[in-house]
Amino acid sequence: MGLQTVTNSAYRYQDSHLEVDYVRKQAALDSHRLILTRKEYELLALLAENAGEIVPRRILLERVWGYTNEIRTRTLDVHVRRLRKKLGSYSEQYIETIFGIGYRFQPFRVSQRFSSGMGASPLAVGA
Amino acid sequence: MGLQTVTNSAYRYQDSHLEVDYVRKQAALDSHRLILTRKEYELLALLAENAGEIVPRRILLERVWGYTNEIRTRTLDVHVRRLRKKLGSYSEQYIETIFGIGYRFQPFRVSQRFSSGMGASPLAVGA
DNA sequence: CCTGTTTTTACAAATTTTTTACAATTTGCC
DNA sequence: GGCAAATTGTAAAAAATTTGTAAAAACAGG
Repeated sequence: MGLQTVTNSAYRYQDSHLEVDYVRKQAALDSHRLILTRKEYELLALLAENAGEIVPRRILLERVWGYTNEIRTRTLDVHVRRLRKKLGSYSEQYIETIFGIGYRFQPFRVSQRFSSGMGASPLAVGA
Repeated sequence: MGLQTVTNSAYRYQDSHLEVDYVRKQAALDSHRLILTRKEYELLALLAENAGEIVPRRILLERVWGYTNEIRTRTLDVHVRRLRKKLGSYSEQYIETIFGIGYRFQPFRVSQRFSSGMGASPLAVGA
């Protein structure tokens, strides 16, 4: 059924609070420009491009840092922390930790109780 | 550029209540996401991939835990228990104990017949 | 050099996994 | 059926792993 092409033709991510402009490489929170460092922006952009999807640590380390091999470093966590800080009160909503795997960016207001992209066919509502 | 998110029916198990996405490594019960730890997911995935088939303990311990030799451990049972708990009221239906051999995952509401030999491919119920 | 950014360090906290120690169940055999 | 041996179920504790955090050190570009 649903083979879906990822939104790499999109020039930006946008929801009711956050906007990420992949062309200008800028982000804005509630219409205010977010001052992000380069790495912070790249991290946010990669996560937002894959909104709703888990992005494994090794992918993040590969794409943002260029670390090919598994390197023991805490720099990803540190950057996630600073990014969350700049996302303020929405941070917990936006950047989810998937223990043992990586992180997942969730668009605002999407309930986590329901899978945001799993089922091609909605089946069996309730038991 | 996004991550690969092709979703084929070959890459998932699905019945009227449970869905296991082998690509995203996620599962959902009645359309809401199951929060599984890595080992719990791997165990469920391996069982579901062999739906209707008995999977011996030693195979589970080998494939999920990497235990090659026969090791005396209760960790498999503990994981099965936690997985059953998360499957809620369907757990007894889904994960069957085959005494002295292993476990068998059964698709929902499929009456217990002798599956003819090689039916290792996951079959969706209904539709 | 400055200055802002990034990485490392060194723990703390959180989460998952395994072990332990029994309880309960199943099976084979008489 | 009744018993013993083997197997599985379970709760709780211990161990291992992973992530969070603050602060300092290293780095890079003007």
